[in-house]
Amino acid sequence: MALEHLFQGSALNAVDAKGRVSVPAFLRGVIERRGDARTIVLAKHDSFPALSAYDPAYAALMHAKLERLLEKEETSATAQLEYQQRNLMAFAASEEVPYDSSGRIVLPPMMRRKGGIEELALFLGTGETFQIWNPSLFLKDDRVPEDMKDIARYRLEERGLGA
Amino acid sequence: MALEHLFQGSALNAVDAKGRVSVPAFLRGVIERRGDARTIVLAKHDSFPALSAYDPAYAALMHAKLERLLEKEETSATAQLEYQQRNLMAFAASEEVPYDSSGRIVLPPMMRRKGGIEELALFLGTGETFQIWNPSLFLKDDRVPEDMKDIARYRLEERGLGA
DNA sequence: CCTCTTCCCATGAATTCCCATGAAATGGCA
DNA sequence: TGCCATTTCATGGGAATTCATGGGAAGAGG
Repeated sequence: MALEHLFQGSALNAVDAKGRVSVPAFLRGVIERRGDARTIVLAKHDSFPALSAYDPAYAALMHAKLERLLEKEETSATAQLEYQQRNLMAFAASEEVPYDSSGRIVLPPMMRRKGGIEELALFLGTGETFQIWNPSLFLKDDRVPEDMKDIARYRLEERGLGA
Repeated sequence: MALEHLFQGSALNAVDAKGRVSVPAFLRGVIERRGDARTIVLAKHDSFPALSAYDPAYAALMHAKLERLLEKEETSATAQLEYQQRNLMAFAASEEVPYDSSGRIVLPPMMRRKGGIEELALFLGTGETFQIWNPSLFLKDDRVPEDMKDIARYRLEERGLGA
């Protein structure tokens, strides 16, 4: 898996009363260079109380990869089961949402709940995918390195929302 | 990892009111020989109060290396977490910035803060990557060899900014 | 007929692009 | 080997564009 275009950088955007959020332009750029969709796929993150997001082209790639693993004969029964579940999660438990001409998506209510997202959305590039966090949950999570929290704090300050 | 083109040399450039800095031409040359991007990736340096910079191709290489590591390792919970953390640091804590036709980048405010960079930026080639320092911090740092500081002093004098 | 959603327009701030300049470096040519 | 002509660089300033965000109108569904 060597994707040419990787998601990186961070941004903190507002979620308005209608549940709309701007997807940062630098992330949209990657999405549009990877494929030509103006769409993102949202899913609950495996291990964090946040959302995982990526472009449809990446979703297709992941699907193909899982398929290949399933077809391998050496794959053990338990591994098979795990792949099945992953596949189920990746597709059934995800939603594809388009962004409009100004780059905004409407956060589907279920995703908003699963990601614990309120009035602010913290976008974090992680290479192949990116994450969307409620900044408060991010700052609370023990597993998040302190240096990363600094970034979140910086983004909050930038908006005049003191740490 | 044997990159053909290495970053070397030093330069001291001004940061203007808009946060713009010229990336020295000799560094841009290396970037463009390594790939064809006109873009650099900035990150806080691991151990110094400075920025670390490189080209997107190098970033992709690093990413691929991490991926390979993960696939070898057991997918234990701790290994997974470590992977997540590294990915966050490597991508969310970095920013990719393009340089314009005159070779300038805009230092993102967050990076400027993290690198402690004010009105002057000291560029130092270090082979696979290069560093960007606030020259005063560079001269203050105990870990920097005296010979290196001489280079910084020379660059400052060159500009009539006596040490 | 009412509600929820999608589309469209408005706006201020931030960012990018373009042009201009002088200094320095390079190259050519005598 | 010395001098002049070009080109490349770093840098400034202003104009034009993009971005994030708010609000309202139009449309779909119950």
